[in-house]
Amino acid sequence: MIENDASGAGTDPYAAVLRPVRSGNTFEETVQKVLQLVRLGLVPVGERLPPERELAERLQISRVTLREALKVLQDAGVLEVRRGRYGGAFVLAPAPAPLVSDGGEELRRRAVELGDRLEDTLLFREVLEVGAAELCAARPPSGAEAERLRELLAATGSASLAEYRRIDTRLHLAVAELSGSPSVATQYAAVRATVNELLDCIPLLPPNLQHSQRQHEELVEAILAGDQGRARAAMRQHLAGTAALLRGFLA
Amino acid sequence: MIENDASGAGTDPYAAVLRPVRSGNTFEETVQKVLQLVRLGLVPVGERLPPERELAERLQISRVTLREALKVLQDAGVLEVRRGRYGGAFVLAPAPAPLVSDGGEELRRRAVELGDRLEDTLLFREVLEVGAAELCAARPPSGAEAERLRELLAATGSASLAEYRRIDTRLHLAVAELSGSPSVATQYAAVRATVNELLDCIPLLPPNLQHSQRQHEELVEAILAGDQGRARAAMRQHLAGTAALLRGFLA
DNA sequence: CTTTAAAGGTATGGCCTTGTACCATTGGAA
DNA sequence: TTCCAATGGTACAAGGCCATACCTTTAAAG
Repeated sequence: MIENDASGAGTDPYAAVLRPVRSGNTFEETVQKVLQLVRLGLVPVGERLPPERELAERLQISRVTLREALKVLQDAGVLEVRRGRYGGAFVLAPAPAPLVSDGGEELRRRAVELGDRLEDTLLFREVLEVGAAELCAARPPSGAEAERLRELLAATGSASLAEYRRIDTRLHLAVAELSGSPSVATQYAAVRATVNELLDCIPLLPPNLQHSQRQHEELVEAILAGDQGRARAAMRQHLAGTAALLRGFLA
Repeated sequence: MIENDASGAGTDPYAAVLRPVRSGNTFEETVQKVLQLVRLGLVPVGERLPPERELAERLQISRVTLREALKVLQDAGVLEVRRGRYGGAFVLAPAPAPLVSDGGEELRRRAVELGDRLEDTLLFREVLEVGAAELCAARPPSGAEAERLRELLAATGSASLAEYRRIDTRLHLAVAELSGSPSVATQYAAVRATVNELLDCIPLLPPNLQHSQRQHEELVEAILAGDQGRARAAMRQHLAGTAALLRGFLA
């Protein structure tokens, strides 16, 4: 009979379950959700979010609460809200890109804010993405889905530096969605939003970008060919690059 | 430039992000959390949950709300609450085990309740566990952690039919925790609680159990040896068995 | 220029959740 | 026997969140 712990390395046996039921009040969680739409580039700069009524409905919250969240994002300079028909909440350009070399100052600040969750985030991301790539290759997409992957791949190849991160995110998110598990996609979206927040502090260099693009090609090719092992390997290698980049700036 | 969709297979580009912020009110989520403790066997039959004040604190909810959840579980015959010192909420024995062959009637009922989420659950579980096994092998546990794995392995080997599922769950949860990512562990706990609910409808046969035990040995051995590939393969094969069992009863 | 539809803005009443304080019960310790 | 500390049980007031209804603004369409 296994004792209910309290013995073994003093590990808390309930640690995985007994965490806060909610990570803040509804309002805070809503702010994060909307920020996800922006950070993932699902709503590009200059475009507008879905109407309040629709957003509230899909997030299953009241319009009042949603509006409080939008108000905060408006004050923070993330959104600009216009009234009247054809109005809405428009995504503003992010704060001036960090000067090409602030030595990773901003990055370090945000990483400290994340604290222990940084390593958790990187590991969780790896589990989700490598798993998604493999699942995706297990039932290779065809027809419209395959076409979508190819389109996104082409788009990352021809994207400007400014929009590269956005297109890259959409390619990865597409793979997560094609895994067939909505949970994988949702969790990935959340974790990727966090990663993007960190990546936005790092200058994007053309060499890295080209390297990244070759890995994308290998990944998509492996997935469409239904080669699980290659898909998994390609994704892991791709992620190792990003993780090394982040850890490098933080070291 | 990639269009904001509305074109490609009509896929909703926001699907991964725009899901309900909360999966019900605080009270309902709390019921699920407490049920997790029970279904995962973290609090065995006959034992008691942590005191209300502690539970409320760790779940970050008010004692009032927690008590409402406990009340429901008490009425449902899951818990028995006793007052006074040394009192508390004790876990009662589950409803009489499903008759050895109800032909999977109960299982089918619960599966229908899950609906589309069944496939999602199985896929998500695979991603989490295979990933956890691999991460675990990447930084093989040593000392107390390695000892804990060996203890749990031995325990599954000598467990009675009645307690097998509980010990098995703890072994898998230990691997998820040793992955180094709290998020992986938490998500796995939630998904495994759902899986256990389904598995509890299926009779546990000694042959399956022995087969399972051999896979556990292979898994732990691979992890402790730091062999990522073997750990991944062992876990995937192990899970395939469970998934096949479930799908078989549902077919 | 007027109309109109689609969007944001505002107000009210009710339920859910919380924080805090205190009461009641129980079994062991003194 | 008496006391005590741990645990569940209850009450109340404040704040959060929600559903609903209605008002205001805006720019395209006619």
